[in-house]
Amino acid sequence: MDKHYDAKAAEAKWYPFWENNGCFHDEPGSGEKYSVVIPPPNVTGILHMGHALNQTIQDILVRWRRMQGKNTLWLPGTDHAGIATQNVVEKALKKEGKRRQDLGREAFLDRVWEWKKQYGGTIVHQQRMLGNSTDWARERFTFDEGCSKAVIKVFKQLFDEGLIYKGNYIVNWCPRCGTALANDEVEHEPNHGHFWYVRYPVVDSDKGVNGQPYKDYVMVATTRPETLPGDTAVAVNPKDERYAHLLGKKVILPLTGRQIPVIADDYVDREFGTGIVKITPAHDPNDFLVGKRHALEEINIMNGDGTMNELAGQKYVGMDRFKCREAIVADLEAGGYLDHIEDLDNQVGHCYRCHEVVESRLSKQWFVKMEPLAKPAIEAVKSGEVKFVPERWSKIYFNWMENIQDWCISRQLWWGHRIPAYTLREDVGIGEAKVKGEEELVFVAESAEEALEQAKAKTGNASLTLADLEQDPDVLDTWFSSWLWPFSTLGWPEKTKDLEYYYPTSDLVTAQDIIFFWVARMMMAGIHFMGKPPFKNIVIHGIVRAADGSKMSKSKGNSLDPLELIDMYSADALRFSIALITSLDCDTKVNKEKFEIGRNFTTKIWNAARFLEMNTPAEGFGEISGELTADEKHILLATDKACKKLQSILENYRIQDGALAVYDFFWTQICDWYVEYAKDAPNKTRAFAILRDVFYKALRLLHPYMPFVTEEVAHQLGYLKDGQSIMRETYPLGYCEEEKAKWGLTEEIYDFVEKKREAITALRALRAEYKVTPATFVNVTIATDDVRASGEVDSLKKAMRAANVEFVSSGSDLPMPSKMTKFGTVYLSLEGLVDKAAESKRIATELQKLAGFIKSSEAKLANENFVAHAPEAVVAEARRKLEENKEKVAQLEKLAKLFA
RNA sequence: GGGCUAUUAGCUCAGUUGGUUAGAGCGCUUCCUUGACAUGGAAGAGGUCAGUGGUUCGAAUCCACUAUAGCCCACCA
Repeated sequence: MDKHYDAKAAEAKWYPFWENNGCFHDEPGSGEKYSVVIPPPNVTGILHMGHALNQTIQDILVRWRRMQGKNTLWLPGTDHAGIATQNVVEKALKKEGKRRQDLGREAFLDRVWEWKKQYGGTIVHQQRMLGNSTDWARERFTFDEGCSKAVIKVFKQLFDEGLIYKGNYIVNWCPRCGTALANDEVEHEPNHGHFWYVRYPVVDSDKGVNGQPYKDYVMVATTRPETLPGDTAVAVNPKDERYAHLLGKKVILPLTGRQIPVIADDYVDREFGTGIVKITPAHDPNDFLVGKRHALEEINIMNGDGTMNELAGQKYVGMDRFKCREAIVADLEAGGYLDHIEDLDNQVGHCYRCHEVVESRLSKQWFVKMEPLAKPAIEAVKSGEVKFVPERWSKIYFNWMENIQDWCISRQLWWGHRIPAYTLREDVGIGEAKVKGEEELVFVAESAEEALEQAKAKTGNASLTLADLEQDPDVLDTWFSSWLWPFSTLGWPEKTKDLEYYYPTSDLVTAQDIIFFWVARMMMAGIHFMGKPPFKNIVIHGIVRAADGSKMSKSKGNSLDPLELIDMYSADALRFSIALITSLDCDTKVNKEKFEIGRNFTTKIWNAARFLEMNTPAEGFGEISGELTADEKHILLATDKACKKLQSILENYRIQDGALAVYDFFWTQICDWYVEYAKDAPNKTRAFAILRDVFYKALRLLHPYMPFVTEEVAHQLGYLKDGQSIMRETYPLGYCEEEKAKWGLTEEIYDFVEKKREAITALRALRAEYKVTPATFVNVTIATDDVRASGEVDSLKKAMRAANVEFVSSGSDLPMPSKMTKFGTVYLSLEGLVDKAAESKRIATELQKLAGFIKSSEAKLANENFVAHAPEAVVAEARRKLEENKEKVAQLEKLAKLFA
């Protein structure tokens, strides 16, 4: 083996090997299955730390289950990401000086597909760098043919069930993207704004003054004066006596001269502002609802691009909304309507994609009725059929689901699944065929032909042709395809073998930030269309944050690039480190240095492997035979324990604990203790034969965390032949009862060796305390009655660097520095010089500390309740401890005299 | 305003149903390179577990309140 591990070479070698040899692939079988669908990253995306965490967790689970022998499928794919992708292509077009409108819909979509072909594979390649064992043969795209078919079918079914409707609604509108946004696509951010106090004259023709039909004003405060031309009322709280006299009167809308009513509505907060609100139904969601209640006119004064239209008044037409705000404020001031301006901190919504300030806008949109879908999805979690890991996320889920609102699914984009709804062209003239009470004839169908048949039937006009139909120009929200991901990717609506075998999937692993966007909606879709929730467990992990706890973002320059970390430290290092430092329960703060843990561990594994190789005879090892030493038994037991521990840890998704356990097992148990023992073992060949066995178990335990180095080492050490892969080896379960009996592996032996190590550590500490150089061989005496101790003289001498190790009975009391251990009291014979004063002082401190312990244990044991209620073992332990401490005190006091 | 979570060593975090003198990694201190590995080894210092009160024989752990921080949802015109 080379002196240094070449991670890059191993990664370049093994990933293609796995992929080309079908190591990631799975087909429906007859046994137990484990299936996971990846949260599809945006096709425009590049790999970030969030993906690295998310996918490392999944790959650990997937590789582990696969090694358990389950039929394991991890299905990869990407999301077409409507707005994001369209934006990217539009940006590219802009460089050519073109807009998408210049190309037209068809040509623009061709451009997007072209872009996807060229650049859409980026993240998919990057995922390979991580070592993801996804079944690439099954890679899917939310906008591929199969997924699109599923989307259309779902739309039609929901429409037929009355769960999809079209409505004139106030929606969040991004003027830059030119599309509606769902509520959760709007990010509210604090804003330092202003509160403009505006006087609206009260119409009071009887009492007019100076020839004007009014004599006083009402004071209205607004943060968005540009919407003023769209006002159709002012409202006060019905219980507000201050303004009771105004009810039923009208006020004059400044700058327009329009008269609008004063109405009463509970929505108005008496305490806020002036207690009088201008109502602009077309430009504010609350005002919209007020308008509905009072049958107010809805005046839309803004264009889709955020400029004002003619309804805003001639003067403002074509003006940008913020320019218009300034203009209107100036005009109000000039007209004497502006009373004063106050600073106001409020929240303003921004587009989650482009960060533009979002407008509320009245428009025709498609909606899904969510409540009927949510109910069974709530039940599935309440009943325990689907579990959140950690469990607490179910509370968040319930909170959202129980207050669910209808989902606006139409987007005014071109890139996405076009809404399968058709209307008759205006010039066709529905004429007498127009069905009573319907504003608009809409035909929802899986194809234009089907829609045509519907149109013919409904209108009775058999001569209609496809040319008479117009498809809704809007596309569907990207999540409308993502929510079908767990079954659309398995072939739905066809009844495929894959669907039957792999659905429902086993685990879904995702970050907390898309529980609503995605997880909850998948639950609803899975139950509604498949009759079963789409997964058994929802594993939620935190978000990767920068070292200071802030969110990573490119603009802040505080983000880490996983690819850079892979380049610097290796993929295994990235994976292991992130697994080790991430707890499922909270967000993870990372900095570059943390990834050294994984890099160092990789080096340690490599070097240990090299050492094993050096000590492997050319002819190999035979059977492990003869009476094993205590240390040999110990490592076998430690291995057994590690295997069992990993098993239960991974069953419970405790990825971090698993990393810690395997790290400790490998580093502490194997390298620090057992390898040190093996170097000087009485039967070196056997000691290394055991190491060889243990080492391979360790490699397999590690494999899900560090796939590359474990594969490389397994081959280097000859555990596997060419063409084989550790991926397909079994995950070790530990040693069977037969082996344990054969080798004499008992808990007593394990504990005995643990105690022996305690004695060794104690002696080393004594050496350090008394500044005994490593080159000095010391004389050690151990006071113990353990009959097994004498068998350990040689190993103790080596570990303690002792010229002699003697045993005396446990009652003995020697005038030498000592430490108490469970093995016995360890005495170090001091032949060299010792700083008596310093030693005396140290002893005094130690005595003080012990006195405290003794006091508290005596108090505890004197407590009748403790003795009566605590388990026997606990009481016995307390007694033992007390005795031990008392003994220590006696020792120290003796020693103190020695140094006095 | 509604909900959720956190607060343990200088830093980042473990601590599984309450039970020995609360742990790990990094950092720090001392010592150690012909040794598989200095990306290493040995030893060590460092914590009244945010605060107050309660339950209990016993609390980092359970309960209540307070403080601080963070997240999510809804929002003030």
